[in-house]
Amino acid sequence: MHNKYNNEAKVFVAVDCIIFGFDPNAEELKILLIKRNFEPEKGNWSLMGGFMEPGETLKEAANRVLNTLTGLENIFLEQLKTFSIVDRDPAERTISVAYFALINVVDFKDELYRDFSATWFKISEKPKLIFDHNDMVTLAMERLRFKASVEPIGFELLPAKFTMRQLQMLYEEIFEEKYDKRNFSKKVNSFGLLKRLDEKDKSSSKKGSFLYEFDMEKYKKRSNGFQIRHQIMN
Amino acid sequence: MHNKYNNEAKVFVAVDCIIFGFDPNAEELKILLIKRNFEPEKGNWSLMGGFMEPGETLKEAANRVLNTLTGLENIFLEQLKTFSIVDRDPAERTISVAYFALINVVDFKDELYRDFSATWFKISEKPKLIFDHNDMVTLAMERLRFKASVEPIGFELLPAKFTMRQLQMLYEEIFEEKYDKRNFSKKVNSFGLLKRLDEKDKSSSKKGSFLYEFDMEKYKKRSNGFQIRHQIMN
DNA sequence: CCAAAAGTGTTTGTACTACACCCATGT
DNA sequence: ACATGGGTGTAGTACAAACACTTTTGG
Repeated sequence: MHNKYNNEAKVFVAVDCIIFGFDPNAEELKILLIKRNFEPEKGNWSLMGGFMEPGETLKEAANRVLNTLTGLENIFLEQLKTFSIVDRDPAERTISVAYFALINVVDFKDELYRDFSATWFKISEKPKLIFDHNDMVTLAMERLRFKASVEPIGFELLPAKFTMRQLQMLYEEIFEEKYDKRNFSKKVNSFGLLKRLDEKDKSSSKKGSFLYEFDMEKYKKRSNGFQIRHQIMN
Repeated sequence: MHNKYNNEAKVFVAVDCIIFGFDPNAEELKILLIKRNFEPEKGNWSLMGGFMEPGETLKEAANRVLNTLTGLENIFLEQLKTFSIVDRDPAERTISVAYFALINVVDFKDELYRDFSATWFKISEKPKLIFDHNDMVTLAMERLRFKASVEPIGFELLPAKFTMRQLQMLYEEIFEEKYDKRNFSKKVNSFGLLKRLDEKDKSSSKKGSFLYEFDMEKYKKRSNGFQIRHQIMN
C-alpha cells in the first residue's frame, strides 16, 4: 500500500468568487458582494464563497458556489490565485482559491440572490470586506484589465446584442479611461469579430443605434485566440 | 467561540516548482527535474515539490522547497495555478499549487542537488512526469512567454553581466523564434533599461562583445513597471 | 425646428520589418 | 591575411492618435 503522507498536515480549502457584472443602462462596472451569514465575521461584507468538497475540483466548487448565488450555469470563470496567509481566517487554517467570474447582469433576477443579501457595488464604492477579500478584488481588477487587453472578454459582460456605445462604456469602465469613439469603433471592427445587425436600439436616442453581436464562431476558429507572443519581443 | 467548520473536509496541500534556467554557454533554456524518492511514483521524474506546513504560506513553502534543492535564496518565484483534479495523486486527496521559478544556472553548484538526482532538461527533451506535472510545465511555459512579452524577466535568467547575443538567444529560446540582431538590439535598447559596460566578454569571439547590465533602479522607478493596458484597447 | 446621440475619414507621427556591409582581433 | 563573430543604418509599411462635422428623428 502507498505511504499515506501521515506526517503531513491537512487544511481547509475554500473558493471565493469575484463576480464582475456590467450594467449596460447605468453604464457601470460592478461586483457582487454578500453579507456573510456564519461566524466568524458574520454580517460583514464578503465575496461569495464556500468550501471545496471531497468529490469536486476547485473549479467545480466555484461553479457550485456561483450557481447557488445566481442560478446561472456556464459562467465565464477563471482561477485567479490561491491565498494562504496563515491566519487569514481566524477560526481555522484555511487557504482560499480566488476565482473571477464575468456575468451578464441582465441575465438574472434579484430573487435568486436575495437570500444572501447580495448587492451590486460599483468598484469604487465597495465596502471593506472580510479577511483578505479586498486583496482578491484588487487582483481580480488587475486581471480583468489584463485579460481585456489581450482577449475579447468584454462580450462575457454584455448582453448578446449590444450597442457600440455600450461596448465602449464597458472598456472605459474597465480601464478607467476615455476613448475617442471614432478610433474605438475602428479598432474593434478591425478585429473582425463583430457582426452588425440590421436591428437598432432606440432606447437611448431618437436616431437609434445599431446593435452588434459577437461572432463567437470566428473567434474560436482563430487558432488559440489572439497571439500575444509578438507584443514586446519580436 | 467560533464555529469551527466541523462539517467540512480537510485536504493535503502541496507545492510544486517549475524551475527554469538558461545556460548562457549552451544557449539553451532548461527545466530542473528530480527523481521522486517516495511513494507513490517513487523513482519517476517529477517537479521538485513538498507539502505546505502549518506555520507557513504557500510562497514560503515554495521557497523552502527551492532552497532545499538549490541552496539559493531570493529566487524569482511566482504562483502559477492550483491543480485539483480529485484523483491527481492516487494516494490521498492532495491539491497542488504550482510555482514557477527563474534562476540563473551559473549561480549554483551541482553538489546541492545531487541528493535529489536533479537534472536539467531542455524543454523539448523532458521526460514524462508524474501526476499532472506535465500540464504544470506546459502552463509554466505559456506563462513564461507571456511574462517575457510584458516584463523584462529575462534578466532573472541571466548572470548579472551578459552579452547582447546571450540576451537574444534567451528570447529566441523562450519564443522558439529567430530574430534579426539589428532589430533586436534596437528594441531592447529602446527600453532604456540596459547599461552597456566598458567591459568585454572575449570568450566567444576574437573581437569580444560588450557586456550589459540590467538597470534595476530605473525599472523600479518606472511606476508599476510597463503598462500593458494600452496594448489592445485604447 | 431643435436637441441629443449616432455615425463616419483624413492627416500625422511612431514603431516594426526587412535587409547587408564593415570592424576588430587572435591565430 | 583571414576567419569569426560583433556591431551598426535606412527605407518602406502598417498602425495608432488626434481631430469635427453631418445625420436622424422624437418631441
